[in-house]
Amino acid sequence: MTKTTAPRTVGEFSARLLEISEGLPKRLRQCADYVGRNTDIIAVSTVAELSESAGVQPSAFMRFCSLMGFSGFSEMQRLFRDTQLQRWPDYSTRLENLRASGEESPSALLAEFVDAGRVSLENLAVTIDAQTLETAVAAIAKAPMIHIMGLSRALPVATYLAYALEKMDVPAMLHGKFGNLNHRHAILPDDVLIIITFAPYSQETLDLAAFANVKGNKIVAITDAPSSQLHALRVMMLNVSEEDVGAFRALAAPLSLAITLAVAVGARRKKVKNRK
Amino acid sequence: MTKTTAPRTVGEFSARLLEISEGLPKRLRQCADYVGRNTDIIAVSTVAELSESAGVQPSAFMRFCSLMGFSGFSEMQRLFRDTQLQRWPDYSTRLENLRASGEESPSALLAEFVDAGRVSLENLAVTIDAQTLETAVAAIAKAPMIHIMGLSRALPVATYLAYALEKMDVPAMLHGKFGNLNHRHAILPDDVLIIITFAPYSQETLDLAAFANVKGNKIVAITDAPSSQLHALRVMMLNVSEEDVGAFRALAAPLSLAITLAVAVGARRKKVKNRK
DNA sequence: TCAAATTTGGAATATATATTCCATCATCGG
DNA sequence: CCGATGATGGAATATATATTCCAAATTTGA
Repeated sequence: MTKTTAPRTVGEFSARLLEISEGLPKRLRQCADYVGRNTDIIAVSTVAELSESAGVQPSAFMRFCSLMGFSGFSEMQRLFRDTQLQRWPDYSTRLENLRASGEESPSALLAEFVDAGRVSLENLAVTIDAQTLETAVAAIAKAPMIHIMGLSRALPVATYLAYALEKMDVPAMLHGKFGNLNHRHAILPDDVLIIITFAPYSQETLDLAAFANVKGNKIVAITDAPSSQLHALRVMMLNVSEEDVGAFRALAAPLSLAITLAVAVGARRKKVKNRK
Repeated sequence: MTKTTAPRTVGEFSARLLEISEGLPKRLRQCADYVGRNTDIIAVSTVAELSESAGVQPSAFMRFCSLMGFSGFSEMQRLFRDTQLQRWPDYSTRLENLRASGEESPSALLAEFVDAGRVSLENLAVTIDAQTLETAVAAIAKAPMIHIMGLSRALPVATYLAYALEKMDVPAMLHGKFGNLNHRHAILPDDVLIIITFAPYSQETLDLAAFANVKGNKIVAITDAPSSQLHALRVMMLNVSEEDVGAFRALAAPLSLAITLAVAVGARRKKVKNRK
């Protein structure tokens, strides 16, 4: 019945799913769609549960499993169970141990930050809008010069952005408030400004954004919440919600977003340059 | 048979596990130990598998489930399956979608960085040595002044460390190479130096470490690999391996370690101060 | 529109898995 | 050392779950 060999990894699974997705009858397509969108729950669900969620009969779901190349649902489920076992060899265990080593110990703290960081990254992946990201990258890639500003908690993000862009030969300038100097007039007509600011927003950063806004420059903002002050300006907002541990945050999410921005811009510039 | 009500959350589960762990007979204790160390695999395993891994008979495992307050294994498993379903609403799914949107798209890149960050954090939790961390925190907490240095890719970590310590009223000084000035002579006898450096190591940072080493100051290093140059000095090494995406890294792990260090030091100082 | 082919639903069946039970073994107090 | 109490192993049983099958419904092609 099954000519093709069963997928051995989650990657192969996705590939095969895509491969058979063309021209599937109604119920089978429902299965494919649902499974494609919920690969992670297969490991812990029964045929009855999955088929109900997908809106089909158990038998239809079984047919889908065969189509995917498996001998049945159990074989398919085993794939996901096994990968889950491998993926989590003893991480959460270890985390528990770190946590258990006393409320006040550095290890327990580290466990909290690691966990908060992981949750933040997951949230980032789920909440980011691909379209906005694409628009921001396109705008930044076209700019002759990129201006960056971020203070206090946002400073690490700003410096990393500046560093990464520099590494990729993209003209970038980090603004700060060193010695009460400011370089706002270095912002020329087609330049783009990237601001990074988290609540409580630093006035200097907002001021620079307002200035650039008046001059007509495009602005990209990496923030933790839709701020009313920024909404007034025409900024492209990239939102990142970072989990906190007490009053502190580990910046994993905003930094990942920043490096993504930098690398995407760098890659796009290189491509344009090569074409000329 | 079961007097106590069954745990409704993983937290309650751990609590109850701890509660009954006292004075358990051999096989039951094996179950408790194994389950405590491997909570994550319960959701995707069978009684037979678990009992074999724990080195007991299935029936013994069933008795353990009753002891925990459940009607049986199935009820216990349901707890873990359900929490897994909640925890992963559609994160990995979403990640797949981001990835699928074209190899070169910013979304795909973001997915890579998010994933790399998550793996890095997990590695950090697994590899960090609690003892070394504790020693480092203790040393730093005692210092009258904390000196920090990290350049290029490590700069964001250094700035965040400086920011966090400042926020907690801990005296800290960020060293750099601005205007060819250096403040190495600001390092007084009992001060501690924290250096952050990743391969390829920046000479300036290593130089400062060597200088402090000669003067007899304690040194804590956050690095990505045991460097031979640092080993020559008497430094407390905190190792973080960061996954890379192409040539870039997202810094999630080193930043988490840094903020942990800062908060732990801050908390300890406050406690000492209050005691006086 | 009609017949052939395909898809679908639901019940019947097979299989895997959890759960119970009891005879045997170990431990503890006298 | 012996009896009583509790723990253990393994087989027997119950239950949940996967899987198959076929009649009914739907779609397809002429």
